[in-house]
Amino acid sequence: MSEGEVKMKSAARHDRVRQQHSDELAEDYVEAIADLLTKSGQARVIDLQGIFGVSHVSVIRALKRIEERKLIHKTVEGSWRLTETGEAMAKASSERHELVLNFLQALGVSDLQAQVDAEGMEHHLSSETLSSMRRYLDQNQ
Amino acid sequence: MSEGEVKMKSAARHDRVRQQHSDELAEDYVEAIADLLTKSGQARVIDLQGIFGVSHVSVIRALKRIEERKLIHKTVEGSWRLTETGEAMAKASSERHELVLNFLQALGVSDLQAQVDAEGMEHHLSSETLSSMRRYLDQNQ
DNA sequence: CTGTCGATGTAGCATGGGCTACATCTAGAT
DNA sequence: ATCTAGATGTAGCCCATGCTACATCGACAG
Repeated sequence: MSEGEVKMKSAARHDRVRQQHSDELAEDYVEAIADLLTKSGQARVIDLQGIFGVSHVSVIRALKRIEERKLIHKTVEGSWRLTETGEAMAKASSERHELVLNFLQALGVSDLQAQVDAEGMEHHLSSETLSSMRRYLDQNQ
Repeated sequence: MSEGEVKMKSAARHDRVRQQHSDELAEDYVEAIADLLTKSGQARVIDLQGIFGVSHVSVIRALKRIEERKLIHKTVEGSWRLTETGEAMAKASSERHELVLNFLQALGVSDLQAQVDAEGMEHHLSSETLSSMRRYLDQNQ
């Protein structure tokens, strides 16, 4: 492998890392909205403000951007719902979150820290790594 | 645990996630600079441009911000060096990277994918989770 | 009916990180 | 001596994400 190829590969990897970052917020929001809808039947700006710990302005603008991506839409009553695409993303995110959380716990990480780390990691794992985690859990249960 | 406490904890978690993000770039740069210095004895803008796959302008501005944080400094010849703080960060980052990479490989992830995922994950792992990974490696070597 | 309060929305600003286009500077070739 | 190419730096733009301050709107108390 030439030096040039090493550099290209490296650049491509970092591109991917950056791309992942730009999706994290949307995933966090659809997950939170799905959660709120399950638990309380509504997902308002102020609920999300509480969850993410940012100003309501930041929530509103994030919601607008996510709405443009056809992941969510607003009801006439002012609550937010998921589109089918959004539902799919929320379901995938939540399954992935559960898997990572269970994996970390199985590895011996405390529940609280596993929760924190799962949230940090979950947007950065390939399907291959997720499969390996699943396999580990299967073999150790 | 009251609903209010749940919300506060959740907000605090997300704050932490955001804080981690703002440090990732600095860590990536000090790691890359340390790497370049070891391999070629110099770390110039153009070398970093090749590694990260961004324009030289983005590299220059990132370097300036990182310089303000006293992690790096520029030599008269135009190469970049690490300060002691920067060295420490690079060393810690690189050890953590190795650990995560080895862990993923031990888990059965392919070398290439393990490299990619290690880069994505490494900034989001607590010392507790890193310890668990180390323990797993010790028990399975 | 009106005042107040909670929720939402808008205006405008900062910072980080990306870019292109242009300017400079140095070293090597002619 | 000058021309060119590579490396670096500057000017100025874009977008995402954060914020405060102000405006609106609806519901409920008085």
